[in-house]
Amino acid sequence: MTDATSQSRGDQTREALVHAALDVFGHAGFDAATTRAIAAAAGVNQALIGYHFGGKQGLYRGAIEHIVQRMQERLLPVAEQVSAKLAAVPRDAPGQRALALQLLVTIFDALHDTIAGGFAEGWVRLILREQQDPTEAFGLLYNHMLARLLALVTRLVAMASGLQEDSEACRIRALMIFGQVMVFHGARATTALHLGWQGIGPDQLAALKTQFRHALEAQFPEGGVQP
Amino acid sequence: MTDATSQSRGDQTREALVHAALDVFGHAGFDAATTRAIAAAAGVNQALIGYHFGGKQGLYRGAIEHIVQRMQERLLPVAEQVSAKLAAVPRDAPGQRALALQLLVTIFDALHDTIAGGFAEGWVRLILREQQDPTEAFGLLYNHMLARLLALVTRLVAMASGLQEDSEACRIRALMIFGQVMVFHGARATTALHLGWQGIGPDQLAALKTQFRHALEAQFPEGGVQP
DNA sequence: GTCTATAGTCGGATAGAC
DNA sequence: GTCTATCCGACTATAGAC
Repeated sequence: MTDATSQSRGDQTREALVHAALDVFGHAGFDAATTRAIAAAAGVNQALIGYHFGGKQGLYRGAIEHIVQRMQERLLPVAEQVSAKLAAVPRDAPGQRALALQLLVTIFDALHDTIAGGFAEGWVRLILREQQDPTEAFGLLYNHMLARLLALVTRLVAMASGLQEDSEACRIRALMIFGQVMVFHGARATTALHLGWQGIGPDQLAALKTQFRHALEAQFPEGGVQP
Repeated sequence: MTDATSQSRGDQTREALVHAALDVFGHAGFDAATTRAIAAAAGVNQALIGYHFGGKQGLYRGAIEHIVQRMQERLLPVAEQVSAKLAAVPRDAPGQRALALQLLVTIFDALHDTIAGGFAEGWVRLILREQQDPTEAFGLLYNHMLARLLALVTRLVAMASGLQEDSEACRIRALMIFGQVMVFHGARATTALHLGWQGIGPDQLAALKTQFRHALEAQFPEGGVQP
């Protein structure tokens, strides 16, 4: 009963609440979500939110922390693997551009999989909401995930394009690449209607990855880009 | 008092409510927004929302209709101008690709200006929310604005890339281009932090347009793209 | 058309028994 | 740790005077 895999009753309650919270907060937003609905979805008593998380706000923070943890588990290993390959290649070596493009594809394929891969789609909704009106929880998201990914992508864009890594142009191009991936999750309804998709399953994901790779490779031609 | 430019007291009230609603709904979302806050922002009595719009839901619909109207005023003339130029050029004429790229830049510059140009930024927030959880108001938005723009952009992408206009690949590429523009407005907080911007003013807009043009031109190389 | 006042509802938090 | 019961505040909608 006290080994690492088993959970006390309280742990089970906390976990059920966090999962339900991701779903309900993601669909309804912070204010529209009700603690009653979350408790019902989790199958626990409403008063337990106060006991375990201090209140609605605390539960929200718990949900964001859960997202950050799960994203880190999936994306940080990829990011570190990419960083390692980068470190192994000397500056100005031939084939820099091809390597950078390949590593960018690696990162964004992982991002695609993380977002679309079977997890509560509430994640994307929550993150999008934080983008519009950041709460204190956004700091967690940005510092632990987004800033790291963006720094890595910006560095790869610099390698692929010949732009200065710390230039505004290079940073803008890095964000544009994120936009090419995230648009399908952020503009969910428009994507569904324009492509006639019901959702993003394995086939759809494969099509997005293919087109992304083509667009990416074309975007940074051999000779470097204009500043 | 009854000529076209002057407004009755009731018209003034409706207009003030719609403007305030765009702001408040955009910032807080439908549920979190309160009719009290909207009425206060509009400087009118809360009970007048019921009188003029039937209730909170009716006011929301009025706000969406206002967005559609204003976007149409700004974007439809550009879209028609682009369509006219397209109609004037014979199929398979030389220089198709260059023309398509130029027209794409025209459209997206107009989109950038419309979004960033001095209007209530509540627009983008409202549209993003509708993307995640479409209400009946999304039909208005999609049919009157998004579908038209997407159809035009998809056609131009086909011209620039050599892809079949009705192919899935072509439609995906069209959405990706939207993503390259919209990411700066949708991922507002991340944009601000990664670029060190406080907001998107004229200088920032110019930088975005420049980088977008470069990325767009590179994305569709002379020889056509892979399917 | 506009106002005040309020009815009716619902949500977050919490006290207190178990 | 969990449950029931409840308090209190805030919200939308509306009745009715002007």
